[in-house]
Amino acid sequence: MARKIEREEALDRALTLFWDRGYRGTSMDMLTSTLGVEKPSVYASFGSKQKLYLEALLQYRQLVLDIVQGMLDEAPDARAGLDSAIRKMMARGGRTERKGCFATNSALELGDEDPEAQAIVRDTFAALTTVFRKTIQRGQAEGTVRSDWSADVLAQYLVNGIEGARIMERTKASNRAMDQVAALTLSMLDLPTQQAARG
Amino acid sequence: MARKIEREEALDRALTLFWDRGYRGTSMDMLTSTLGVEKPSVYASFGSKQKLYLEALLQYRQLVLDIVQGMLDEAPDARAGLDSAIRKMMARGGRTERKGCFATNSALELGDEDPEAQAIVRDTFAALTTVFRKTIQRGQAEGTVRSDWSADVLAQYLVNGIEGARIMERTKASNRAMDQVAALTLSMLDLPTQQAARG
DNA sequence: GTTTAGCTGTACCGATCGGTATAAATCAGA
DNA sequence: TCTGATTTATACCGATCGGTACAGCTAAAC
Repeated sequence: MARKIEREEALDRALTLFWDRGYRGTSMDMLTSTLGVEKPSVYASFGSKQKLYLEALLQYRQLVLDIVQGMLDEAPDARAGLDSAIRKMMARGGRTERKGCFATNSALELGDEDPEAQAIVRDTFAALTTVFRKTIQRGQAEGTVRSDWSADVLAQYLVNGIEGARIMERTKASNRAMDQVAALTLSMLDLPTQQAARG
Repeated sequence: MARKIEREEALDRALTLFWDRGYRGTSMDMLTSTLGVEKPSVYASFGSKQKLYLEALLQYRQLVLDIVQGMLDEAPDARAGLDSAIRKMMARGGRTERKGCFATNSALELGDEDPEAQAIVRDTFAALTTVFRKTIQRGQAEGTVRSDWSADVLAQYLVNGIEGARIMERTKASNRAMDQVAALTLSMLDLPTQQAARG
């Protein structure tokens, strides 16, 4: 556990475990057997179960932001990037088949009981919203995204839809239905060629 | 604890506690002090902590369906009913200021570990979707809801948006932003007076 | 007043929780 | 090969978990 590479590996495994089973649902015994090291080493490296959890949460934040940013960057234009990013996150749940969104799970399980965790979660959502907002602004400048709603609200709307989809994913909603919901959500970005007045 | 009225009262208080703190976050000691009775009485009335939780989950299911059905019924037409129901659920979180959606919390906390709870959650979402679907079908017949997407998909989309909003509620998203997201979500039902072709 | 049936509350059960003291083992340097 | 320092693993800590045995109290029956 001394070398840094092993620490990274252990952190990644801890993230997977916390992601699947939650904070309270993951015991130190599970962690040690999954990490392949004994408890004293874990405590020497991470300090406590809670600190390990917070580190995993930060790791997740970075992971999600990197993935989304990557999908947005490699698309030919802003709108195509939004399409692929949203479709992937809503219909497939990120890139792996893990359970829901770790930040969401954390927010729901710990609530107000762990202010540090809640701060990281809130920051994760804020950063995600910011990434989308900037891309939406590009799309609005390109003319591929509607401009009659602010990029702020549209970005919040997208994050809202993603988080809802992550919930439905855990309740085993059908994939076909979720694909269509994703398409519907994305169509919200369409230009209002001639839209009825909204109340 | 013998009379039925006391059982109902205790069940309601248990629901509140589980709702706030989750299954694992609620100990039997908390339950007994909140319910005002001692442990043997709780076990005599409900059997176990898990059974009490399942009963609370069923109670919640009934509560939500009654509230939504009520809002839909007392509106002048289908579209107005959908507007008020969605707006209330997305912007205010039901009727009280409790934390998130109990069914969602349950799905995320317990996951696959409690099949019975998961079945109730899935059934709750299915019932909610059905209520919306029927109302959307009425709206489509009335001509107040778009008909180029199936009522099935639109209903699933609404539930998706509601659940997302319940998450954002727990991460302390701003109320103004959530109001606008709700308005945006509702505008999805608008008639496509002249909509651009969707890919 | 005495007895008896039923309920309430206390006190306790084994298991498991997160965390740590301590002993065994490993390995570098000479 | 011997020594000494650091990492490893075992064994244990008090606290708390869900659940229950049992004693003590209440109250109706006679």
